[in-house]
Parts: sequence; C-alpha cells; structure tokens
Amino acid sequence: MGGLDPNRAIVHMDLDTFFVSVERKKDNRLNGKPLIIGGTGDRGVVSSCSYEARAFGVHSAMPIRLAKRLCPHAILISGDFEAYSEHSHMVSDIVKEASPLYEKASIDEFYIDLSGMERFFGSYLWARDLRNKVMDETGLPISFGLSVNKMVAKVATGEAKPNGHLQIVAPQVSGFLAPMPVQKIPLVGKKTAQSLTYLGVKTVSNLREIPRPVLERVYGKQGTLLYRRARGEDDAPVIPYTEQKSMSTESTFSQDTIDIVKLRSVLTAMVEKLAFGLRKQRKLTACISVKLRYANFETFTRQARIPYTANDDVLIDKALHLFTRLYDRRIRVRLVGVRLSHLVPGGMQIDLFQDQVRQVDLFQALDGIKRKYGGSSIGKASGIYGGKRALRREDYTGEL
DNA sequence: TCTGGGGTCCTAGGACCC
DNA sequence: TCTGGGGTCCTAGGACCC
Repeated sequence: MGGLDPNRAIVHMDLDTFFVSVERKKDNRLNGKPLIIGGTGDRGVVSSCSYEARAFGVHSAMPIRLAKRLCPHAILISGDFEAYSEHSHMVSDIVKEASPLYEKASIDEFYIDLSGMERFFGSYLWARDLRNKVMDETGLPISFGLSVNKMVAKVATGEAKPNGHLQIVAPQVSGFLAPMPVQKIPLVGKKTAQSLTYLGVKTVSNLREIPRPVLERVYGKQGTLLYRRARGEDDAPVIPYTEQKSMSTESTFSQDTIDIVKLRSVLTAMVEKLAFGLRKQRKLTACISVKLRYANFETFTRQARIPYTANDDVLIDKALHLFTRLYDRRIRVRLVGVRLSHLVPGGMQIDLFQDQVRQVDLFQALDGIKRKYGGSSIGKASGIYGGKRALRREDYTGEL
C-alpha cells in the first residue's frame, strides 16, 4: 500500500469546453467569440463557457444573470444535449477502438489504462496519436494527462488545458503537486477547501504537513484520501463499466409556487417519465424518493422502500404520499424532484396478489406509443392540469 | 449574484436481529 | 434488572463531480 507504482500508466482525456466546441462545430461563426451555454430562463446557471467568456470572469455553475452582467456581449445558447450526447458517443467509439482498457468517466472524460503495454515513452506517443485521431475525426479539441494513476493524470490534464497534453512521470509527481492550491485535488470542493483554510492549508505542500491521524479525525475516509492524494497516491482502478444505481429528475420552477394541484401533477409527470425510462432499460426499482426545495432554498427529501416495480400507478401513489409528508409548510416551493434507486435488472414482475397481467399489456402498449411519438405524447389524466397538458415548457423541461 | 440537473459516495442515528 | 456488542438495513442530509 502507498507509494507510487512507476509501472502504472494511466491516461486521462478531457474534451475542452465540450459543449462550446460542439456548438462551434455546428456553426463556425461562433469561433473566437465569447459563448455561454446554460439553462434557459432567468434562474439558470452556466454549464459551459468559452475561454473568451472566461476572460471576463465567467465560469461554469455561475448564475446566468451574473454571467450576463460580467460579459454582456457574450452569445447565450440554451444547449443541445442531443448533439452533445451524439458527439460524446463518437469520441467514445474512437477511444474504445484504440484502448485496451478504458473508462468513460463523464460525458466528456475518459481514463485509459496502459500499464504493461510499453514503457512510458511508448505510452506518451500512443496517447498523442489517439488525441490526434479524436481531433481529426470529430473536429473537437481534446487534452490529456499521462501519469502513474487516475488522480495525477486528471490534475495533469487540467494543467495541459486548453488543447494540450502533459506527462508526469513518477519522480516528478511530488514536485508537480506541491505548489498547487488544494482545490486542484479532485475531492476538494468548496467546503473542504474552506475548512482546510482554517487549518492554515492553502497548497498541497501545506496539506502534507498535517498528520494523517488529524486528517482522519476531521474528515473520516475523506481524510485518508486527502493524506494520500497530497502525496500523489491513488490506486483507484480504471473501470470499464458500472451499473447505473439511480435515476432522477428534478425541476426548478421559473417562479416559486404554492399551487398544490400543479405540484402534484408535475410530480406525476416526473414519475411517469422515470418509470418509462426504467422499463425501457428493463429495470426495476425498490426505492423512491421525493425532493422539495422551498423558496428560501431549504431542501428536504423523503424516501420509502417498496417491492421491486416499474409500475406507474404504484410509483405515483408512493410519490404523492411522500410529497404529502414532505410539504408541511405554507411556503412557496422552488423545486420538486423524484429519484428512483436500488435499481436491478429485470423485466416487470407480475404480482400474483394483484391481477396485473392486463396492466403489463397496457404499459407495453403505452410505451410503444411513447417510443413512436416521443416521451411526452401520452400521460395519465392526473398529469393533465388546467385542461391543458400539465407541463408548459417554462414549468418543466423534460431534457436534462 | 439568490444559487441547474443528473449522478456517486459517505455519514450518522435508529431499528432490528442474534 | 439499570443495561452487551456486532452486523445490517433504512432514512435523511450533505459533499462532490461534470
């Protein structure tokens, strides 16, 4: 345990300002201009922005309102997630074809394990070839880091960006990390960085001075990781595939609401959408949870275990019940959401105690129509609100 | 500047069982 | 009678990542 294994060779590849690059590929008039991609409406945040916008202080997760103030001449785009997903697949296919062992870590990130393939020099050339191939075939800029493990490789990619590459061999790791602010270590977010500041820790080198037992007392398991990562140690494997453990959807209203009928109908539509996805993937869920955020941003959840199911009626019933338990104040609501977890593979089970055979047929018929005409073409009567389809676009967007 | 949406993992307390 | 100890599951909340 511990120490750096110089025989490991891990590549981390990350598409540069991925959404922005796809938009520019679609319309090259956007090249060289400040670009902000973010949620529609007034309450959105920045999900991607070009370097020209970053020059004005814009960064991802920043409220759109503020971004507009900082960079008024920026071009705002609401985002085309179908195109992003398509391009992500294109890149995946290229990485997959070339790599002995790879992991897709997010829509725009990959890890590749090259250990034992060749010595480091060969790995570096190999990674540069792959990078060029991705850029040639997709027209999207991509950067990579190569080092002895996932963590250092990822940090290296961050330093290589934009449009670059960087190799950190074992003897360089310690010196490479030492001067960096602790936030550069994946795991150190806003809260951890803040609390480390109280301990007088600003840089990785500062972090190395904190004894391991202290970090473990304060941060638990995270403390162990902090101690190790400060030293460039990480033995996390590259994992080709992991089962999805949950699926969820949530939506912030364009205006906070106390309209219970509307809230219930939004929740109903959300459950229908999730249950449809569940059946499409031939999965069942055994736990449902409902989330509610009040106007003052206080957020609560209620969850319940249920027998394995993918049945709309069962899930809607549960969701509305959980919502009733949750919504106990007379305060306006900002957001509601639903999450299904404890997912297992398996078609719909037929419960012998309730004669559901006909219902299974019904669901399959409805799903057929949904596949044909799109997910929002059909809903239960309870999903209808005010005589129209419950969900106007400004209330609730089905995509991402 | 009032703060998205879809995920993963961890923690802490209580129930329950042996 | 004045109180074990471990294991596991469940719930709720929170940090983090892209």
